[in-house]
Amino acid sequence: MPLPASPVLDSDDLTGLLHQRGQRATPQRLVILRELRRRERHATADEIGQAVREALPGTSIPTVYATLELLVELGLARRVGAGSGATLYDARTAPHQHMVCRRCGRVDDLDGEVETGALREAAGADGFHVEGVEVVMSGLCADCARRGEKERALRR
Amino acid sequence: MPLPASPVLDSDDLTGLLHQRGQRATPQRLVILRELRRRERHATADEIGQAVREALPGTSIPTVYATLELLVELGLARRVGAGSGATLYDARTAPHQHMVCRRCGRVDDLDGEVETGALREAAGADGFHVEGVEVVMSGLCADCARRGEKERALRR
DNA sequence: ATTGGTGCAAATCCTTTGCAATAGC
DNA sequence: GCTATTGCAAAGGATTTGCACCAAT
Repeated sequence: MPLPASPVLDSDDLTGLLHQRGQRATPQRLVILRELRRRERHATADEIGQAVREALPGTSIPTVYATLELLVELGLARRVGAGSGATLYDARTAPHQHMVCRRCGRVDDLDGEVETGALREAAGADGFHVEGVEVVMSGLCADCARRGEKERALRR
Repeated sequence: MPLPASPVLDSDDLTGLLHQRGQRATPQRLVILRELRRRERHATADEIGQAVREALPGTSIPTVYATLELLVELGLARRVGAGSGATLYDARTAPHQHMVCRRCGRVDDLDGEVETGALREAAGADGFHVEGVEVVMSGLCADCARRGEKERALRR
């Protein structure tokens, strides 16, 4: 189950959460969460790594990956399988979905909730423990659709 | 094993579709589609490549990737961003969703449709041309959930 | 005859692993 | 002090590119 709805959870809460599990609250972990939250947008591990290094030089990429994965497990972040390119991580709590352009790879947000109750139930009946549901729309973003039209026109 | 008759569109239709776009109906393309359809399940590019090579030795991996991507563009296949590991391709036409186990990476199907009309409309209003909607549930499969319980019990 | 497709090899990109050193608890 | 976590370097996988050759139209 995702975690209790708490719109914003500060770093101290992360510390507590980790301690409960017998894990350590390292500066890297705190800063990574902070950086992920600072952006009101999804980010790649690499982007987060660069940002974190400004506050905490030397922070390594393996650490960033491990921590992001840990945050997902703790319910503090979502993974977004954009399909093309790198995995995205997102700390936004408000329900929202993603649109991925298959031409330029851009990923945009779309606010709104999707009714997944029936789906979750069906999965549960199969013994699957649902932790999250990702809805990704693929297609062409406005820019690429426009460009596509042009190209088709030229070809004639 | 004899080839099951394709439920929807046979290879000749692919030929026509390609010609309409000024593209060529190569044996590789026809066999790749046939192999993807033969499996009533999602498959990786590599799996398809191996199967195709039995009928058409020498078929290369870049060709398999390019063709699968082409089939997606033609609407004859779906991409499933399983998140962990390789991208999956699926030629099943019936509406169904996917469950990905975050522990063992297994991907299972779940039949059923999800109401995405409102979402598509909202995306369209943003100028985005929706081609497909992918719903992926993540969590633990029955096996891994059971194993997880055990491990937690042992730790105490 | 054109020119779109293919195969090959190599490159690129993302992510994970192994292991010694470090630092929370 | 114990051991989880880190950084480093390197490995590992998946997917893409560049280019010369081939084949569908």
